[in-house]
Amino acid sequence: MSGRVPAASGGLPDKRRAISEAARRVFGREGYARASLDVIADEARVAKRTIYNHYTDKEHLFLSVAVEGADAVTEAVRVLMERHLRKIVDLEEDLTAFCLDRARAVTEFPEHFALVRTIHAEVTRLPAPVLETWMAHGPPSAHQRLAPYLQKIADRQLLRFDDAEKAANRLNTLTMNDVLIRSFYGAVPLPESVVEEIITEGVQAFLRLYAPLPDTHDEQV
Amino acid sequence: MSGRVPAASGGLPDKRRAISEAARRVFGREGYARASLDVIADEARVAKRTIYNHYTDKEHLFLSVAVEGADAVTEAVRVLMERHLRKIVDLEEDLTAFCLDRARAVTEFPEHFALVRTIHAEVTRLPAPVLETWMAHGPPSAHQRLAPYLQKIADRQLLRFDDAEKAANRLNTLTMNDVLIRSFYGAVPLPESVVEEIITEGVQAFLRLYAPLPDTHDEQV
DNA sequence: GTCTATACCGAGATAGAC
DNA sequence: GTCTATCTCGGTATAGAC
Repeated sequence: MSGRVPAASGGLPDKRRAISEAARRVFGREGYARASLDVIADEARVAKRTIYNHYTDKEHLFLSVAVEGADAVTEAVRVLMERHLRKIVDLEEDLTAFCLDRARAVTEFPEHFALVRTIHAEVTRLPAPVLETWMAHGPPSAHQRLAPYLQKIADRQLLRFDDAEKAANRLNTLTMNDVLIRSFYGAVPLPESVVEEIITEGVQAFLRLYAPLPDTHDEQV
Repeated sequence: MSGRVPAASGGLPDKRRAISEAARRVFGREGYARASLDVIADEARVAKRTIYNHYTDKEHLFLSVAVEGADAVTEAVRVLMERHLRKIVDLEEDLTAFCLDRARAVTEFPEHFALVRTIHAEVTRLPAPVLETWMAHGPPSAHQRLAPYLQKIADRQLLRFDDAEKAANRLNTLTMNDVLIRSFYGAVPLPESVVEEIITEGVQAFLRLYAPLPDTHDEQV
């Protein structure tokens, strides 16, 4: 049983949000085992009792925060895809801008990626359904959502591939994943210039692999 | 300071090894904060006091085990590189075999990668010099050591690139890193068939990017 | 002198009672 | 919101045994 919302009438969801945000910060900063509910209550400016009022125990609190975080990042990525990949004017430029924004999130939202690292650390101890939920809501699903955009681009002959999902995974691999691994998922932030280099060169490699005309002027469409 | 070897008399420090191995298992299984010295002592079949005889405290024990593990994996990778990349007979075959062996290590040495995940979880809390030590001894250094092999292959006109280190990173990105990320660093092992698919296709992509003559009449920039 | 075994201390944690 | 019961952990101390 998950945390219950206190009351539909006058119950303030403010407290719940405060707890959720504080929990995300503390879990990300300290890791699961080290994080104490006292500190979370303190940072949320809430009595510890109130936490137990909304979440049954520490584990439920963590899992709830984890799924919320996954949803948030998935939504953020969706917005980025809409902004950069819906209308393509210059494929290389648009892909680069998209991947760059996506990669910059690693350094711009350190508390979120700290939570992601904490989740990774707990993956083997997570209940199976929760893990599946996280994988369905989190980064892996964000990866999948890229495929339709690439497919549309391919429909306009700007890219060529057999399998849109594999192409999407390739793009992620060549850009985002490289940033993630080299920065230890944001734990050791990379200089902006390095991120730019990784992304631009990654996109170039992606286009060499998947652009219909590898080299010269792309005058089609 | 670090743990000291008990006696120089020549007797094998079996106790120390037992502690080290048990610590690696427990730290990998439980994470740093959850791992208790009582359990480590128990699994090592050693009195808890003996641990403090070899290592000053929990933190030193963890760091020592981490560096040992990093060295072990670096050495294992070095052996793989010597086996597969010293003499090239068929570039695609040899690269594929190398990357496959490398990737299989993820599923074949689960306890080691569990420790790697624990290290990742602690990265932000690690003292800077220790982090640098781990990066110098661990996977990042293994990546770097790939570059000279690729350079030799390029010297024989089997590959073409400007920067051997970047090419090495590309190969890692297209193969190993993909496996690592999708398996959560081994926490959720991938089926062997999936690993094979990732590796073979990754190597193919690498060769499309860096082989002087792809397969057909194609001229590169 | 090292290892074993056990008991012990203080700090800090969860969870719940008041 | 405070207060407390109970637990676990890191680390130490104190025994004796090889």
